[in-house]
Amino acid sequence: MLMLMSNLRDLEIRHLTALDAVASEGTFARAADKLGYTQSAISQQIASLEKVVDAKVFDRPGGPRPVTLTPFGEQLLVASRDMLKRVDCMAEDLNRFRTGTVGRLTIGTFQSVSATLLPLVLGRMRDTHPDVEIRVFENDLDDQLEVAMTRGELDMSFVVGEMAGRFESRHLFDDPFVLVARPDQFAPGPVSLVDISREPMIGQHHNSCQIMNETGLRAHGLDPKYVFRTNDNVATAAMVRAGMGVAVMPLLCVEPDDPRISLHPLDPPIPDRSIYIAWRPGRTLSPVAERFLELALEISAEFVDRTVPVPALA
Amino acid sequence: MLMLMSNLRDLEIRHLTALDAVASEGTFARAADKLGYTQSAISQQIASLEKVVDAKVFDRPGGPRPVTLTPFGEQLLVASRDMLKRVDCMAEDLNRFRTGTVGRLTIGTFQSVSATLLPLVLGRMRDTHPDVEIRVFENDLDDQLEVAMTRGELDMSFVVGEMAGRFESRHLFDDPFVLVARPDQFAPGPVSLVDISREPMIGQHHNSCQIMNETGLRAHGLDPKYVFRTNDNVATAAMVRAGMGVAVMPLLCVEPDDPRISLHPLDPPIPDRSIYIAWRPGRTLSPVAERFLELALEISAEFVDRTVPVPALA
DNA sequence: CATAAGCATCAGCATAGACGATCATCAGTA
DNA sequence: TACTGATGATCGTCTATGCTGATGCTTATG
Repeated sequence: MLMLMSNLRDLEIRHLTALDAVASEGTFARAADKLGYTQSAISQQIASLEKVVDAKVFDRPGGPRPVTLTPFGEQLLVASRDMLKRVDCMAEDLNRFRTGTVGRLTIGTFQSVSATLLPLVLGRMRDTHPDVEIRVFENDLDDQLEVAMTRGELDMSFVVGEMAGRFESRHLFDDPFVLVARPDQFAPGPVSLVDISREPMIGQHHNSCQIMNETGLRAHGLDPKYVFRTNDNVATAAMVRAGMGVAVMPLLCVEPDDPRISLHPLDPPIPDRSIYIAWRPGRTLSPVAERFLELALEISAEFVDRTVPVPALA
Repeated sequence: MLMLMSNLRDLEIRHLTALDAVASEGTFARAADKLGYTQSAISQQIASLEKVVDAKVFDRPGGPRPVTLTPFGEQLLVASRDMLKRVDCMAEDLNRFRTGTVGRLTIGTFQSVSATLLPLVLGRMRDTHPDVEIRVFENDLDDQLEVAMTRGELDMSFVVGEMAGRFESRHLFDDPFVLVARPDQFAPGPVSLVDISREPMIGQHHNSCQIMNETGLRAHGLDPKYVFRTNDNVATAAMVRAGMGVAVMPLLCVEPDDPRISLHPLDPPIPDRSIYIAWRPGRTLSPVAERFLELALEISAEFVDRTVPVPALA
């Protein structure tokens, strides 16, 4: 009984196809024609099938009469046709997956990307791949994204910085730090870091962005005074408008068209925040992920063109 | 797209088994061990699989690190495991069919067998093969049974006579014709055909049994007078009891223990009615049919032992 | 830097499987 | 009765497939 089960593992799709063809066509020769074999080959295939299942499948009446299925053969035939249908069905499913028509994708992201680039990419994905299920995990403590990726919980993630070695990544765009101030506070154009460090400042809590930021200022020997910290970009802008201080923020995090604040390049500039998209090294991406990557690159390009020439920065 | 589907027809169970094993074991070598192949063989099998599906299935990180499935590979794996499960399931189903545990059987029969032998066989079948679905087609116009068999509507059928050539058959038992009369009508023991033909007779309508019967009598130059015809055996017996006449009937058609009638052998006897079970020639029987045949033979033997020594015939 | 664990590849060999030709069977037909 | 034609089985041949065993390449680890 167990032996018979493992015997069936020796079965090949080819056998089932032959069985189906012979049953449909009524004779070995016509089945052979249909499948592009010779009669001899079909005869051998059926013989081999009968050996695998250890039972006669066709009654051969001899003479010019066509073969007929034995009762066992009939059972086998219905099972075989079912199997063949499933194989085709599986082929279709795999094809839909291969072409990216269907699939699942889990993307890691953080606030400023979630608010700017990501919606554009997701929108474009939804247009062209409506049946793909995309899940987004936002986490602003950015080593969390790396951990999740390493655990295989994320297919890809937006990250800040190059992830040297530990991940494979593609550069998307650079996000410059700008000074956010009240419109009348400084003359349009660059503001020196020295002038900035004299103002009370609004910062973020300890995250990678804030670290870059403070590190950049301290690299010039300056010691900024933070009077308030929030990770909420809208709150930060509101604080600035209320005159509580100025803020150094990534350009992406600022509402660009708000007339109640003005944006200034830093003089000298501190290093841009580089935005990458990353994934586990050496892993082939799913077709959907490939598509997502393409779109992210494409839209990032458009995106940079659109956001960089902000009036205040010209 | 269509090309890919037909490509998948080249897939073999072996490939799926290998995929499953490698995915479970994590390395090609362990999978090879598990399946009794060499590492080289598994490597080639997976390569062949990747060629058939036209996609990379595993990421090979190189070095001593184990391989991991690509997203496509994961898809393929779940589909494959499903397929393997279905193959095993199919093997089980076929096995149940092969052993006669399950199956369907359609049997042709006619009145006297339906009333006597058949219930015993069906009862025994139900005891040992409770999950077999048996359907019975009774038809007393017996060429109808042959027609139905030829059309494949019946797996086997009880028949009268040997069916020379047109069917394959096994002899079950012989059913002698007996005279049915009132208890006081004749002395116990054989009654001569001449005496019988002087009595008014109750016969059947034109069917094979009646034909044998009349032919047997006429073969001795006698010309029976039928005063009433019915195919209902109970009605026939009632007519005899009512004194309307005598009847010549197959022993099987008579209620054996009815004290209100008496049974007499014929002198000389007319040829017994031979009961066979028949099926289409050259067709292998289903396991269930084989079993039914066995039982019918077995029970026929017991059956003859029990019915032949009827008191009146001793 | 050496080692070990991983997979790929190559050569060699056995065999499964396809082909082409031929044989055996048997219904239908002359 | 013999012939014909359709059918599947079988046999010899050859190719392609698939497995083994040995070797080579890659990379983490000590």
